Amino acid sequence: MRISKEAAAANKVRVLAAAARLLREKGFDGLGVAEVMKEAGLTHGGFYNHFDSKEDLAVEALRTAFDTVVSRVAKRAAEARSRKGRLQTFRDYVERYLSKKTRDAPGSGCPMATLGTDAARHGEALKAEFADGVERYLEAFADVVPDARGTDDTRRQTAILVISALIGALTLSRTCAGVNEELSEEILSVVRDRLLQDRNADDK
Amino acid sequence: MRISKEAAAANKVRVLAAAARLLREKGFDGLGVAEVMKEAGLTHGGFYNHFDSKEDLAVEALRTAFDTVVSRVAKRAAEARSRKGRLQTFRDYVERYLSKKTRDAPGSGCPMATLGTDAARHGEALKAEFADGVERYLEAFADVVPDARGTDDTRRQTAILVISALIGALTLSRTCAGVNEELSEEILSVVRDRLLQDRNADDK
DNA sequence: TGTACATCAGTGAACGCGCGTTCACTGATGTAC
DNA sequence: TGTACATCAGTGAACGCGCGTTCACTGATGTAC
Repeated sequence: MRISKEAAAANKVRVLAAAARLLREKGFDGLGVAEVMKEAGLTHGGFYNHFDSKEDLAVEALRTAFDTVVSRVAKRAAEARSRKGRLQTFRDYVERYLSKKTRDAPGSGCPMATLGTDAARHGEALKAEFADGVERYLEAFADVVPDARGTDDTRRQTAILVISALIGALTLSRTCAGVNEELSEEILSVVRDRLLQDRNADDK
Repeated sequence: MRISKEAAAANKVRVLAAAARLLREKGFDGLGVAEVMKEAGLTHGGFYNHFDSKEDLAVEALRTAFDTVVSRVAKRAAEARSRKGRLQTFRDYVERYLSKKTRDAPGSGCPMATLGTDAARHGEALKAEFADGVERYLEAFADVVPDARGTDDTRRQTAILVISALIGALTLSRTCAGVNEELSEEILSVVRDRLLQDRNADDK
């Protein structure tokens, strides 16, 4: 039974949403074509009507994941400029990024923290999409970083440093979660406090 | 043909060395039992004489990898106390960790930067081994961190922050390597400079 | 110190499962007249 | 505005490859006497 163009496009959107989540939760190798299709309410046979291969799916899903997250950061940046001010926006962002809630929901979180090591090992296409996402993320995040007196250059540098620390801390915290809960939470709270404390000092 | 106990033990050591490298290069799912055995000069059939399962191999290989790296850090800590002094040791360490050479040799580098997201997704046994490795690494690294006036507590905190930034930066740099070389090197050099600059300030 | 036998590390073939991919088929959609 | 036909998204079964695991077998090692 043929489906209308609109319905087919909507199906693809659902498939990509499911893939973006499952990719982050399970990694590239843990991602299953059949599982993704099932999550989207379809059978696996039709997969190749939408994608050339599993790798193609992963590339598009990665882009989808970055889209979501980068637009989230951009919204924060808008807050920073208007209502809240940079420092408060930054505090909120870091606290949210390094919360237990975020730690326990990798499927909807930062793809750099869930797929970084994966992407480094896979094909050029995936790496290129990832690098593009990193650049987009950096550009958006530089507008959130509280470095008011700095140039654009130093803001970008600060963004790079902070993002590195955020990703590293979240990754470590996740690996320890469940087996060494104390260490897992220590990592979150220490990096959170240090990042905010240092930035405070910078701004005063 | 039966083999002497010593020869068998030596074989296991070779298998683990190969596995520790391949695990870091290819991840848990990319690691192949047959490949590991072949690298160690054996056929795959004998694998189960040494290990209960592939997961068992991964756990032991992860421990091996952490052993190597933690003892490398401990050697640095000894340097810090005697010859070189903390700050210089720390500088050397960070510069080495965030070098292109390290970036391009994941097989012999820090398992936290190569397997963090992998470990978060796999079984309890692997996560437990990983958490144990993180704790050991932290304890060793706290003795390298240049925080002379601090208490043991603040040294540990600094160690956590710095390690998070190192892991995050190396991971991002690796994913961009090859497809966006400029960004890849920018991440390395920015985090390197910022970490060293901040520590300088702390110590002066 | 010898000898006989059990043990077990290593070999290579085979098994079996999961999963990405392919394929024949269906029937509603979209299009040409 | 209808009608006839081609298109193609979706279905479900099947294929085929890779890889973890198992197994029968070998023959040197280690042990019991």
